[in-house]
Amino acid sequence: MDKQSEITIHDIARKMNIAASTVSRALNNNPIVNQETRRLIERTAREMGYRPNTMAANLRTRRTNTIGVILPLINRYFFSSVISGIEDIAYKNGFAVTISQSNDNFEKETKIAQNFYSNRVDGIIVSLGMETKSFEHLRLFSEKKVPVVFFDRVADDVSAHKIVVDDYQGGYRATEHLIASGGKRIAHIGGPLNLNIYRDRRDGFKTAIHHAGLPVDESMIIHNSLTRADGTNAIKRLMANPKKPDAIFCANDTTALSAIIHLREKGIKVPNDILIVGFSNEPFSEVVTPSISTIGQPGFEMGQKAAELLITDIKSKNADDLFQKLVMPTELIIRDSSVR
Amino acid sequence: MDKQSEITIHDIARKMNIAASTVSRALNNNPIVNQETRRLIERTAREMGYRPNTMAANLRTRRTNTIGVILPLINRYFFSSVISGIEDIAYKNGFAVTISQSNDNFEKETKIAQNFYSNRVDGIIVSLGMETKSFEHLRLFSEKKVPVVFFDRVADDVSAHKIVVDDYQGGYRATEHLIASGGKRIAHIGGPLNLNIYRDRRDGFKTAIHHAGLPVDESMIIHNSLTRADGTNAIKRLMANPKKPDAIFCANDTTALSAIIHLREKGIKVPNDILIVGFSNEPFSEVVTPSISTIGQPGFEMGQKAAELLITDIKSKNADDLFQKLVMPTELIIRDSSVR
DNA sequence: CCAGACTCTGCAATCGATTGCAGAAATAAT
DNA sequence: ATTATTTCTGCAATCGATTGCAGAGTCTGG
Repeated sequence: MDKQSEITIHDIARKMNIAASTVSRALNNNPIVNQETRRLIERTAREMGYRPNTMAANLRTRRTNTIGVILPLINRYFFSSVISGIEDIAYKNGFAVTISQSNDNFEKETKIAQNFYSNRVDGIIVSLGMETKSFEHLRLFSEKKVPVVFFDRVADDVSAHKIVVDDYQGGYRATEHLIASGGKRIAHIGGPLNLNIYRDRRDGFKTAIHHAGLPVDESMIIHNSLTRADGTNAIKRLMANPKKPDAIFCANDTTALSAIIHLREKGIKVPNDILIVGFSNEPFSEVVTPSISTIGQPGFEMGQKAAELLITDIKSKNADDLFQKLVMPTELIIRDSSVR
Repeated sequence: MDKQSEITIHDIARKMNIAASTVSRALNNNPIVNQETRRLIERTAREMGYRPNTMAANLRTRRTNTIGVILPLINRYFFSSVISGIEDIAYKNGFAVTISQSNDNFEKETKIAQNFYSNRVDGIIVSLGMETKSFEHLRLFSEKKVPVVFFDRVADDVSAHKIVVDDYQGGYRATEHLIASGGKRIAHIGGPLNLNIYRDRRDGFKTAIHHAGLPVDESMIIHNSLTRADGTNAIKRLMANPKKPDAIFCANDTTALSAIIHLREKGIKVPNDILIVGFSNEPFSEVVTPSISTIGQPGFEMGQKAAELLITDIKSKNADDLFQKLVMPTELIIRDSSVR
């Protein structure tokens, strides 16, 4: 019951007095084996409690039917939506999905990549960590022609498919909206500039201010890691400025929340005294008081697109065709924090 | 560059005029090979861009150093905390973690289990889906002596390690607190009764009411799937009751939120008119207005414990020892929604 | 009745790494 | 100098499934 426990196609073959190859083909629904034979094999396999050993099959076929996903954190709503989108498409196409989170740690991201490669996943979908500035750990895949799709936090100088939202447009529209709501002196709490998404959001922000004929005050722009604590520090610094802001565009909802809570404690009213817009449409932003205006990103759809592109690449042999860059639209969601 | 791309220990061996077995041993830090030889092999391997093929190794060793995690949803704060705890311990012990979400769908849960088994994960950590009433799909593992650890939503009649929080105590203390805050007619929005956690929370609720000498009114107890929409329906039904409740114990924060939002729309004040306590301490419950009193669960620690138990079992051969049931304490977090 | 076409099944090599065992080489002991 | 011991290496089988190729068996048409 211990050596026995692993039942192989050979055991089935022996019991039925046929060849293992026939068993293998029958179990894979290869139409070349006789209907009758297959039915018999299937029944015997079931009776014997046969369970295929994917590793053996994968080793032989050099395919794992698995796609690896590397992302910073799974407990952000945006990211878990993307995962759901990926899984949706993957399962429909017979692929399994393995998820690992880097916690925005470069070393861990590297380890995960190596692990995925050693496990010979058929392709990977990646969103980079905040610390990531080099892409050696991913070059491995492109060298060996393993398809890679980036989403959201992408590496500009790596050639691969990319799925992004129009962060520039998002930043622009958020700021434009703040101006339309009466903002004159608008601050920005942004993320690390090595990540394109935060550069783009800031650029959209600056351009919108520029277009409105307002001055861009660099002392009103702060970049950090966008945690809850970072947000609190940032809002404190902004409010310590001799010329206080009357509106803030935050590069994520977490820092928007930090700002709201800090201002509430100080007795400063949002939106009456200060207007605020966040980014990402985290679930909490809808239920906070005041509810947070924000920029929505189609996470689920992005995941679907990423998986579709990846699977297409996996299936087509001549992979190094053209690389697509899909830019998905953002949505300005106006709630209470930005309208007087 | 295409056939070449897969470099094996045999390629290294050939190049160095030694045997593949020596290469294998060197790369695994087997002290039996000469220091000098090993250093040389390591260098050559690096130069040739060798990448181990885990599948081949796993096939041979019959171990994958991978643990599978099955849970309903990853975008609940509690679950993603558990995942982080699992990963923490797993990585420290050289295990990889594969996560799959069942979306509370029994069929998908079954597929995931089979997939994990076919991939020969070394052990699994499971929290059951809402629909799950049979455990055939998991019996596979116990039969083949693959360690299984349940957490949170556990199967009572499967013998395995279990990590749970004291849901009974949580329900009791939440209710006790509502009574202490002045609740006299206390309702309960609970989850599906096939899951032990929801039975326990309800039992704690009932007992607390009983101990306080209050009557238990079954029309004040509603069970559903605890989604946002379910919560809204439930609160509507409760408020349609001729004798309205003056306090509600919700089995999760999501339905507590539904209740708060619905009541706010109806102009009913929380906590002044109705007291509310939730369960799980989702991040949003702290930032909603009013902030939601709730029961905290030590998710990260539960994940750590689960991984520790699992890994111990994986490492020890004689697995069918005793099964532990770890009951972790809950924490009553008092916020605004339950104190007048 | 036979050549040719068609169906199905089996043989054996293969994927890439691991490991028990045997034996070569170097060293120590007698 | 010979034997015993220690230290490394190499041979070859193995893990479990897949698949190109060969060939057995059946069927069809002439």
